[in-house]
Amino acid sequence: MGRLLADHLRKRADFLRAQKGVRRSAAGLTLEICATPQPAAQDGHIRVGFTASRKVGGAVERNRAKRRLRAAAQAILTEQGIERTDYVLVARTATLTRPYDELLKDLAQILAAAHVKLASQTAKLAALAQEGAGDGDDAKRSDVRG
RNA sequence: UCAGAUGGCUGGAUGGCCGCUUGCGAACGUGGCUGCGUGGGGUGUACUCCGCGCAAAGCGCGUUGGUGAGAGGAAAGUCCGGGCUCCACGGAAACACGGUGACGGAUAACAUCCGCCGGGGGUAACCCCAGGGAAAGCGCCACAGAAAUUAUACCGCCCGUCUGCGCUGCAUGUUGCAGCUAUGCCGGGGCAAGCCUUGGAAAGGGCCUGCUGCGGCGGAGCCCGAAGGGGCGAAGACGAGUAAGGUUGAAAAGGUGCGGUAAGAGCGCACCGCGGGUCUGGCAACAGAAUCGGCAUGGCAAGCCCCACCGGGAGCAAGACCAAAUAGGGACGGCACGUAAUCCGUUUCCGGAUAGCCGUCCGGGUAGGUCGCGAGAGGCAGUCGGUAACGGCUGUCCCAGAGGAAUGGUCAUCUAUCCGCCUUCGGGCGGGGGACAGAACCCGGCUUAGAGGCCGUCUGACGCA
RNA sequence: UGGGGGAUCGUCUAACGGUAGGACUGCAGACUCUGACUCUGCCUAUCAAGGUUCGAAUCCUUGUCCCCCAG
Repeated sequence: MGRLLADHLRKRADFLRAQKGVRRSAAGLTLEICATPQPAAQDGHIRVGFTASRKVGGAVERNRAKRRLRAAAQAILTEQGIERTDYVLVARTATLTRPYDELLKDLAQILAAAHVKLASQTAKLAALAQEGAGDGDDAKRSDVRG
């Protein structure tokens, strides 16, 4: 499996879409993923975004947190990511102080969990689409939130 | 040596692995622009539109590897001043609003900086000050206090005139009577101080003075005078003088002393303070000197205000260019209609406009993209002018340009330094480990945050020579 | 990033530069057999630091935090 090419997320709408997708968090960071929407999807590409709110600290702390997340994403996501997927890494207060190898472990662990959830969700959606308009209301109610 | 004052510089180092942005030149790819050739259309040259092919010279894009560069003194807060851009505007002035405020200079400009003056603090080095005007006007000065701004109403002091001489009760026409009390006299008591008595001390006794209160007499101004009357004292009323004093207050009308006066007063004098003009020094703010005035002007302008000076407004999300989808606009042509509907021209005739569909073209403009955007009030070195801020000249260098936002992630070693233990006081071992903080158009300042480290200069105290 | 506004008891709000007041809440007491209502009393605050002033919540400067607008 070759390395994937990572593009950066730049639009606020992309971040909001990922926020509504699958979310998993660990001590060092929070991960939000969703499928890349159609016009932007490209084979062999994933898209990655980084977020650090003002809870993390001032500008120095936030930039440093994003740099650590960016280094971790370069190490993990290009190897273990799934193409045509958006990833958003959210910094937490512990992102600054967590040892680097622990941070890598956190990311790999929640990445796997999020992938499982995302796969089941897309499978359900596909099944629903095949079932047709029979009782779509029920399915929507149980599933859309994830 | 200790304690301080002040100015400048710096803001961890090295290496391994993996990354980001960008400049330069190279290779490869692409074929967008350009170039060359060619076909067709508008319209024959020119010009222009659509298409095809070639090339690799230039511009551009992508990949690879090479090489160079890549956060700060505050990049921060956004408190001032400018550049730059757009908008408005004939010039200038005035008004309004906002800002600044000793003086001289520096500067593109400033609320900044330098020098100097004045005031305050400190033994000193040195530090701090929004530091114009309160005799242009308005306003405010709570409480307290006689009085808070025209100073004079009040208390008090002093002079004059007049009334008039304790209180209570009863009667009453003036007035009288009774009682009580103060001052006064006599007697004795208590307390305190002094003297004598004693060789000395204590106790006791005596004398005198003062205070206190008891009993009695006397009894309303007191003194002089035989009397009329005069003088003194105290009270009240009225009139005049006075601003010395009046418990307050943050602040009280020049201060202190002597003289002077009925009492007082800058009423007079000396010193200090204040003010006016003059002279001297200084560009000036201002300082000094003698002189005159006897003193007038309480504070607050970071209250309104007055004076002088400055300011057109908005801000790189400014602004410029390219420009999809969708919706809508305009022009032209065609179809439908041109019978009908609505509106306008008063009405008929007649003329014009609007409403439908299709095609072509045009412009505005959103998403998005590109530019603005890094050679500058630039850095460094030298030299000259200037007390300095700063300026002139010469040489040299090119020194960040991102856009969910690069300038790093991680590991190791060292090091300033901190903590603990040991110590032969030389040091050794173990652990922690860099303060504040991240460019967002640029520049000059200010303010705020902040561990340390280095280099000067100066002051005071102590010690030694 | 730029522009504008604000901060007063636990909460909502007043206060010409002169004792920070009111309402609700809380606590205690009274009333009641008990609770509610009512009455009485108490507690509690000027965002922070400087400056002007005799005196600052108010005026000025600096900082902190919050809100709104442009996008």
